[in-house]
Amino acid sequence: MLEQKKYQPTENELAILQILWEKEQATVREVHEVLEKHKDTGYTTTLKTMQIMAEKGLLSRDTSSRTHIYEPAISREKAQKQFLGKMIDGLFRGSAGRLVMGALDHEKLSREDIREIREYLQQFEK
Amino acid sequence: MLEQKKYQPTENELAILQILWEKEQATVREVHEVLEKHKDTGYTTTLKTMQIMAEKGLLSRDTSSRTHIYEPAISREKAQKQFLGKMIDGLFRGSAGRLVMGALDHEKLSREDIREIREYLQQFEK
DNA sequence: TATTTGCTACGAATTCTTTCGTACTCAAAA
DNA sequence: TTTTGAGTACGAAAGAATTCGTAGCAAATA
Repeated sequence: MLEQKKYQPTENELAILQILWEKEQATVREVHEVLEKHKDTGYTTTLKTMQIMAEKGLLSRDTSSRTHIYEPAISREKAQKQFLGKMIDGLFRGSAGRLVMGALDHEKLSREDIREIREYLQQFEK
Repeated sequence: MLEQKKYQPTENELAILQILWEKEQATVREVHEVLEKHKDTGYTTTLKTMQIMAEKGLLSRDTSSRTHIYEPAISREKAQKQFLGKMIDGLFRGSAGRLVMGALDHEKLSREDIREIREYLQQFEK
């Protein structure tokens, strides 16, 4: 079973993955159009980045037609898990609980979130 | 009020901050000794990295004696907050709740953690 | 005093990411 | 058929992070 080198997406790459997770699949042009709303960057920059991401195995692409179609090669869930693991190890001294509580304190947590979380916690009740 | 350029610590820098948060303060030698247990790296590499971190404002140092003493210039809490914010924006589509639930699913979450979290949640009860 | 030891400083090489100019190709429009 | 438009490929430059060799300095030791 071929184990492939694990590449952590960089900040920029994450932004691109973001868009592709949303759209499921897209052309460079489509990705770029979303991207440039927030960031002043050239088309070929986006293109090159996506090509490199494909090399790294972060994206896969269909090159059968002239306009290549890209899609994410790693799931959002997997990326989330990687980042969570890294944060837990690195920043929260190995305690996922501390991370959760840190997140609970986070300003961006709404009342609605809290309700959902409490509900979600039910499933861990013995 | 002087606002200072915000530097996100890199992976390596985080490892060093890690050690300094733990020890409160330390010399390069001390940091390096911890570091090299997990990573094969030279002393001057650690030194240089810490010097650069001091330039960036991630560490502060006392150079009054021959052996410089370093300490973190940003709190663990602040670093945590930055990373959480970034993850929430970037990976969890703006929902802190989703992050929490992602973390709840995380393998590294113990039964003990769950209990603590539930307790912690109390404080958000209306 | 002379030597060794343990620091810091500095510069250069390397690697990774990001950026973009330019060339090339194909297909549709003129 | 010729031109133009929309793609991809590629190479190179610029930046940032990482690494380490070497020099220089001061203090402890022989």
